[in-house]
Amino acid sequence: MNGKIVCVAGPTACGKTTLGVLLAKRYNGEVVSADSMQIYKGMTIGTAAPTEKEMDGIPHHMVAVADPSEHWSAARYAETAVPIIDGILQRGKLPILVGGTGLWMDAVIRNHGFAAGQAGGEIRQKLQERLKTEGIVPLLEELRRIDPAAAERLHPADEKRILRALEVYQETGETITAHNQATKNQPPRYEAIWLGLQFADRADMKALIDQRVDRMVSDGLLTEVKALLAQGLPRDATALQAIGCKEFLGVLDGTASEAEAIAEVKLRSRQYAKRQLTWLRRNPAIHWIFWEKDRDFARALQISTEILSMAGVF
RNA sequence: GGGGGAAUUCCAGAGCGGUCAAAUGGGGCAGACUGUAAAUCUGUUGUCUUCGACUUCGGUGGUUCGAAUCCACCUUCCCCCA
Repeated sequence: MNGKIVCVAGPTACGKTTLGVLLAKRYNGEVVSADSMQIYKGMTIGTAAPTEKEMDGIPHHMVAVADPSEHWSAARYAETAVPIIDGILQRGKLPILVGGTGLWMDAVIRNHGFAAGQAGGEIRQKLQERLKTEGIVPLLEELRRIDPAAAERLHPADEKRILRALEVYQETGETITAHNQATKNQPPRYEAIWLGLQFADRADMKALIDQRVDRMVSDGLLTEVKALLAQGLPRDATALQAIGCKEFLGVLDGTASEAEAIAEVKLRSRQYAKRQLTWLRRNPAIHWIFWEKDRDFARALQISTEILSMAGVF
């Protein structure tokens, strides 16, 4: 535990970016983004990444720093973000971790650490091959032999995690259950003060998401997606999985109309927001700030200030 | 004006006399989540306090031991011929 850090969490379109900047100004801070898609370059519109204007002079890290052809995992993110956060602390400033990707935030704060092995790795590819030819059953049986606890815990349909569990064992000789156990009680890396933004009424969140998607489109989402493709990105690039991107790919292919794509983006965004909420809700450390009809940032800043001063941040 | 078809639980859409509160998909809601996490996976979804009970399949009335399923009429929608 080597320093205080403020975390601003919440579902998409709830105003994390704005509050993050307000806090940074108020507390002499710098923003570190924890967003699995805003990290890529050339996706400003589709990911609603902070613009130059929105940043308002506040340094932002980990936004638009990666080439869209790269693949960034939670582990890689943490490896990169931690030194940056430490640097901010060393300069005597307040790091403000702002992001929509809960796992990435936790990876930084909780210091869990990930076991070796990764998507695209040799072992993983072999396992993927086996899944294709043998099906999941023998793989699950194999896992049951080496790590019965994991086999029990994982749903048979959860192929991704079954493969990963096998991978961790083959890669490290240690079961993923043992690894998780060992990392679970590790002390957190920072003393985090968690702020969560959320709408009191889901309907208001939906309305704002819809509005934001419409704005993305009028701001040129289609052009942005075209530009990404023009770079010769592989169709399975992680960056292209971004909501907004993948639906508009269909428009370019001619398999969907623009109206259909827009409706789809709105729907997927809404569902995404719900998953974010599910992830966040189990974090008891979060101080939730609820929006009524409109987002009242003056009030949110006021509440945040009270929470932070109680936590010893001045 | 004539002929034909359809109306099913939030939506789409199966069901075509009992095993139907009604397949399946979507959506909603809830959950999981330790190197793809804007990803992936799971549960649940008529009402009631459970076994169970009760009200549902456009409306009304019939046939039948028994109907979402058969009949009659009505209403609405769609298609074809005028």
